[in-house]
Amino acid sequence: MPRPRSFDEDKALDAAIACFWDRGLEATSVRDLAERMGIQGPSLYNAFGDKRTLFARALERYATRTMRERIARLEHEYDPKTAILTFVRDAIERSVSDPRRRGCLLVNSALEVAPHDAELRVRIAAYLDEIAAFFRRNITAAQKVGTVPPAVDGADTARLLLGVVLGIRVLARTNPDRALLEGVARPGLALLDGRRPRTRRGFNRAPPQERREETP
Amino acid sequence: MPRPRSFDEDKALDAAIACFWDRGLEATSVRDLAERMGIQGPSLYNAFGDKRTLFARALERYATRTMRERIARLEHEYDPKTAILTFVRDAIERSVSDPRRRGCLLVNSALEVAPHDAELRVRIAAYLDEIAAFFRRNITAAQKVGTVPPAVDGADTARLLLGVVLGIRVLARTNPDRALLEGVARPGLALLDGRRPRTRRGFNRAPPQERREETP
DNA sequence: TCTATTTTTGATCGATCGATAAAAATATTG
DNA sequence: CAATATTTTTATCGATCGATCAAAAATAGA
Repeated sequence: MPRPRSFDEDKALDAAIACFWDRGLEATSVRDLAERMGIQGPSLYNAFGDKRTLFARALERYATRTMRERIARLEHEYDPKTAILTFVRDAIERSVSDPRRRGCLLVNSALEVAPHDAELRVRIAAYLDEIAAFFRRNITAAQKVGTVPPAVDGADTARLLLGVVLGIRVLARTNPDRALLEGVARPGLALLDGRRPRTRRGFNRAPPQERREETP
Repeated sequence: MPRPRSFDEDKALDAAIACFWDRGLEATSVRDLAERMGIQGPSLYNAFGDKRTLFARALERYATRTMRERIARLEHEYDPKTAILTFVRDAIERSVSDPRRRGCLLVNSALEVAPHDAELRVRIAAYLDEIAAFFRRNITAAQKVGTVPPAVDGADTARLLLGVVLGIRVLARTNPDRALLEGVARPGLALLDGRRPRTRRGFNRAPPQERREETP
């Protein structure tokens, strides 16, 4: 008997993601959101609660679409070591190819909202931990198939790679220069070879992967 | 003939730093600032221009007091390699010992204001570059005195260490867990030994250094 | 077609935002 | 003391903030 929704909830969430990705939580007004979502203010509140709840929903959707689905795709398409390399190179490609310097919404949120919102902080920490777990899991798998030496410390190297990706995403918003970002990544990725990373080898481009502009 | 200032400009700037460090640029109101600076709103505008200009002044003071003076102190007190190690360990100590999770104002600002403010972005990028230059300079110096193997790529390792510190500062606001932060740093610092970083050695605490609570 | 239920619309709430005008206060200089 | 220059104070500006209310509109089942 009820009147049905006149808008698509997922598309509205994607519009909200675009807003929050561009300007963060505080700097995005409910009016900005409503306009880009193609609805009126009260419809937003009716469908999503308040601004913070909408933000949490948008963040969750972003995590699934941008991080989890990509991780699943990498682990399906590539061997473990290549999956790690491609993930990091992808972060670089996304960073240098975005003239708006949006960086990563998860990292942006880690800095803007995590310290002042206990519930969101736990969720954001869990998102970042999924990235670390991806590294950890694939290092172990790569050691099993022999592409990463068994002497490499999996736990610490996974943490280092998380730090490298976070650092790249900070620079993505400040100084997204390819030479800089590849310089950050190269010694970290060289750890997976177990060599002493002395000679500076070429930084192989990631294989071309479909890129969308607006969707995370 | 003019009536003199009734407040100390540096102390007012320190109060402004405390505000911006806690909540960022957007979330800090002029009324918050005026109250913590011990002045009235119009006095703030009279002395510092507008909020953004005050922010730029606060950021510059923070950079000098928190980064440049520390770098100078480290390079004066320690040998080059120890200076690097202590800088990174310091970032960890500051991160795990701050229950308010303030992180680093430069990194926070890199994410909040850099993408939307060209002038501040250039300044923030320059601040971060000073950190990279510190790493670069001391790697070279350490290689000269033989504490870092000559085979280590100085340019890339400096960039990696910048990325590691930035990553640590992101986690400082989200999940400042000592084991995690030390895990991020350990393989990065091990690169300075030129060894294959396999065995997980103990993470030596930084020597106790005076800590101030409110002042950067 | 009528009724029940929900969504959408248009208007607006009090609070707070950054910033300022005008006047009072305080110092130095002549 | 009087003139001048600056700061501080008090009050407030218009704009925008997140959020809400009442009423109209729309759709399903009875």
